[in-house]
Amino acid sequence: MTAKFEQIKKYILEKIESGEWQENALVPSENKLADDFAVSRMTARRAVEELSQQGILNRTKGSGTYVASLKGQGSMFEIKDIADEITARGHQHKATVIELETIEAIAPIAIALDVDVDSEVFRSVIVHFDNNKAVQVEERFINPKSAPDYLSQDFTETTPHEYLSQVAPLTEARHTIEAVAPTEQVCEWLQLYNQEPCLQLIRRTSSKNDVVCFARIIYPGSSYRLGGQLTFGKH
Amino acid sequence: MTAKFEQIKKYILEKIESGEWQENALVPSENKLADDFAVSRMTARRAVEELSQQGILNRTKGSGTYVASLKGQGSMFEIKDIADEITARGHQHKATVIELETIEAIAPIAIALDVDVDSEVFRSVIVHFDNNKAVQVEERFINPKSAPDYLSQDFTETTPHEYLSQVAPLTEARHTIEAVAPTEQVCEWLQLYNQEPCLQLIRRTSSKNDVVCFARIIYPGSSYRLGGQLTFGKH
DNA sequence: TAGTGGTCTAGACCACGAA
DNA sequence: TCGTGGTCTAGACCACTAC
Repeated sequence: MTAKFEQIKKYILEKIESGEWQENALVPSENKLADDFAVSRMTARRAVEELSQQGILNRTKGSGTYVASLKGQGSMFEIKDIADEITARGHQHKATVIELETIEAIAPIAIALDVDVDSEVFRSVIVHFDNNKAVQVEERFINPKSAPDYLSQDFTETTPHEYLSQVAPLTEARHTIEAVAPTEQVCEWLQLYNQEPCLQLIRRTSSKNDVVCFARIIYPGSSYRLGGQLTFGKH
Repeated sequence: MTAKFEQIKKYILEKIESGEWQENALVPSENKLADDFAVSRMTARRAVEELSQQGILNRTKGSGTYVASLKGQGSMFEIKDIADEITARGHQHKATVIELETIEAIAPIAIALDVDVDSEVFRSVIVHFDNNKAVQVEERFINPKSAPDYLSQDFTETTPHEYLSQVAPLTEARHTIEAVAPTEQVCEWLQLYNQEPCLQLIRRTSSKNDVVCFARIIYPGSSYRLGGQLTFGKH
């Protein structure tokens, strides 16, 4: 039994993903949604409000609620699934698996994953496409202890993020972001013909006390932005 | 007249900032807060819920609400002062003011600042040095309404961030991060001799309902990283 | 003026945690 | 068992927008 406001959120997201509600489309008012779903206005409101705070909808007092423009804006706070992000934009997602193997951890990988040097860890390299345009390459090193069946997954159907969320619910991540020049290999993976700058995101995720994954995620600078809304902490 | 739930949020944040409520401290229950502030439980709940979604509080059903660990509010969330960051590393900070002027807002600037096109806004360009190495150039466009005395500040002594925090306490920011190739002007400002990729951060900050500042902040990719710790949302 | 979102109330039932 | 957070209701008043 999912909550009613979750059902309404799902309904709205499906409309957006299917393309039925395009960018700037008018979303039904709170009262309309409350009627349609036979819930109180407060419940309908919660669904719309949460999507608004996630940046998926824009609301204007006195006017209405509209579908926000989602062009290439990845969320910085919530770790979203790349496939979800692309389909939420109404685009088609495709993934190709470049590597999926077992390797012996060299020192920096072993340290990052908190395992012994030369012990076996899993490695995957996957390229993600948005409407057949390469928008991300992710190289992951996986702690086998946390995800023993990693190698037998079909990552053209399920993203690593989705799979890992199931087997090892993620609780924490450390990130660094920097601008880098793409290596030759990255150019090949992302089908870059000019050496445009890329955004490199290093992510180390933990579940409880175990390090699950150490990932290097590269976006071509021209086609991708990370964005989000932050509120200020104290000082 | 600020909303009641905002007052409760402010109360809780002050308790945490002052150190009265440390990490893992138990926050009053929704019912207690509702009583204390003479509001309904739904209103008290909203305050606690929003802080929880910002990662400042953790909630456990049946148990209570607790102050989250503050380490997580890494530099990507909390907008830190560049001078503080550099001195915290034990290095010496220096700033040079390249531009400090009044300009007429062209359309994109006017829209970003929510002012009329061709109205006067302030502009500053400042380069920050870490031990005499240029590590950041920040170009800011300021809404004069929010910071009328901006032009008379000495930004070699005080950073714009520090000044703006005083005159217009920041409440919210929208960011995008992308990798870009530096323009010729940026190369000159940052003393870059090769065209290394740069991290460009676009930041739009608001105080209450006014847009205060629209900033473009550029870091040379080789010398700077943005980092932070994130916790995962649901999905 | 009619409709919208923003805020708020005073109740309610439930599942869960701790004692 | 009692208090907690999670969800939900059926109203209400206001400020704002669009017509």
